[in-house]
Amino acid sequence: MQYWLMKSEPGEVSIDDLQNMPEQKVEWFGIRNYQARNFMRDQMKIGDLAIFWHSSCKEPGIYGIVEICSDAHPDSLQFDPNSDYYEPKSTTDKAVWWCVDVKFIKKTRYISIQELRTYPELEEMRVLQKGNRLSITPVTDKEWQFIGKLLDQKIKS
DNA sequence: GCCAACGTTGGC
DNA sequence: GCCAACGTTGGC
Repeated sequence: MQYWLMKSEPGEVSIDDLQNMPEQKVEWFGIRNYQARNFMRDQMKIGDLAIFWHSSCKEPGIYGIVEICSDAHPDSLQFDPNSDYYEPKSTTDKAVWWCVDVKFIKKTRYISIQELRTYPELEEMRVLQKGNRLSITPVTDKEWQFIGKLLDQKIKS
């Protein structure tokens, strides 16, 4: 069992959007970065849990928890010539881009990136590293447990 | 909207 | 296969 952090632009799919999807599931489409693809294709397992992060927005940070609910499969948008995510090199036999499906587990309180930076326990978290642009990163057991405790707190004083 | 830090592309 | 130029990400 492995933990992850997955960034989504709320303008594309927010935590509320996910909650309102049929079966509260969504294909994690549009990842066009090899490292992130490899995490989904090679390492993610059904049942893995992930932090749902809003990025490229006014208030970036943690908004919820989701679960990986499918094996890796080709990203469907790469075959659509009208999509921004179209990939001319992909064929149905040989897809370049792979992804998993993700299921809503719960909304959490918002934890801002500034708050996360205040905890020494999290100073090595991938998402907090300078220059990090990866939209999918592994989260260690320790980081996950610590964040779990933060989420149980009503409000941070 | 700026820009640092990456990632990708393509000429050589 | 090097590397300059260009493109993208995403916090600020």
